[in-house]
Amino acid sequence: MPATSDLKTAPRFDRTAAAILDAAAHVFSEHGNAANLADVAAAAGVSRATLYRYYPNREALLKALGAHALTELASRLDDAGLERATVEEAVERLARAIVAVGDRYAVLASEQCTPDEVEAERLVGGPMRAVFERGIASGLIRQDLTAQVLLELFAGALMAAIKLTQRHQLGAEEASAAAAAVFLNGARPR
Amino acid sequence: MPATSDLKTAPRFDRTAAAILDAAAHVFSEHGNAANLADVAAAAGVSRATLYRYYPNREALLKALGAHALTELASRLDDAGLERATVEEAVERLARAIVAVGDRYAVLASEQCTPDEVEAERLVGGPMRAVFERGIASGLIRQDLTAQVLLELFAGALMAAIKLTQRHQLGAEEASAAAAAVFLNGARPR
DNA sequence: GCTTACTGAGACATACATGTATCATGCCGG
DNA sequence: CCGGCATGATACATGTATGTCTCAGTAAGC
Repeated sequence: MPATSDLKTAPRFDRTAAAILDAAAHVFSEHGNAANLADVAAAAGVSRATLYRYYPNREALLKALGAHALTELASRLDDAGLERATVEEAVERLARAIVAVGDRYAVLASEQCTPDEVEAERLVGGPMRAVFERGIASGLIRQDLTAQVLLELFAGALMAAIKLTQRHQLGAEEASAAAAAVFLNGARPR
Repeated sequence: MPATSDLKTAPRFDRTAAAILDAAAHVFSEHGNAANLADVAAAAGVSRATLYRYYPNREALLKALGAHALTELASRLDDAGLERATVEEAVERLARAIVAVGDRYAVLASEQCTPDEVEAERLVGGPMRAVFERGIASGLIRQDLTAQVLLELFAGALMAAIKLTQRHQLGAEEASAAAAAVFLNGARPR
């Protein structure tokens, strides 16, 4: 078996697989989970048959998409150095990272098609919760609400920010800044 | 044609129609837009054929559901007397009303199946925007963000609050209070 | 009791997305 | 230049949801 037949390591494989994933992110974020794979294949510029050669079924595609999004988000969060920043700064970095990624992968959040619940919790939920818990412990964040509830409300604001960027009503930078600012300080003037 | 044949005004019609709408709200909020009408019919305690007699197709059912939700929400907002309350109080009443209704009709918000975009804007968007604009004009709400952006962020927090109630992690009252409190004052302690 | 009309059960046609299989084509490396 | 291999086009089988239709049962009203 020559090396060129090793599809999964050939550079062309990566290119096509990435194109399909990219198209999937685009199409799914537009039509939601109701999008059909024919549209994804068309958007990727490949035939439907080829799509199935790379991802044997819908679930595999969604899983790969989720894994890709999770990897990218985890990488950004890792780079963000959350634990070395102040809580305020960490919240702003969280907002930037999540809006930047979510802009393309919003489907995964709105649906419950998390690739790996445990992995997502470890890579994303953990660091986020850590920031909130640090803020609560230091008295910088209100103590009348649990970290979990605060996290959910923050996530909701971030989802709204992502929607604003998808509708081109705000840039990613402005949207994430707005969400972080309102979440931290509220709607009242400082 | 005797009066009893006038299906659309018979009391039984209303009862069955309401039961179907109620079941639809329940099933759709659980399975999202992917729910099938057979499940809705079963949940309503009627046969699939009967469901189609009342709502000739899926779109009609969704439209009726949206209209019902919109009517209920508009009624609550009307009762809330938003324009006579302070901005803070108005925001809290908005949160209560929307969480109470959205608890059952969250599908409509997450999907884009608004029954009548214009009507929804007039009955809900208008009053909400009015509250934010009043707050901005009176200096009670920050001026660095437009009323539209604030509205979206608030809506995002409310969606998160609705999810919390649906997962029974918080009661409707607590969830709406939390969303309103964080939105008004932010995550920092007062 | 009888008529009327609503209902449930089920068959049925249809549309569509999914997933599989086949075959000819065309490109790329050797 | 040639052989292999990925691709595209296409047909196919399948499952599922939608919407329609018919018919018998049944409950309510006269």
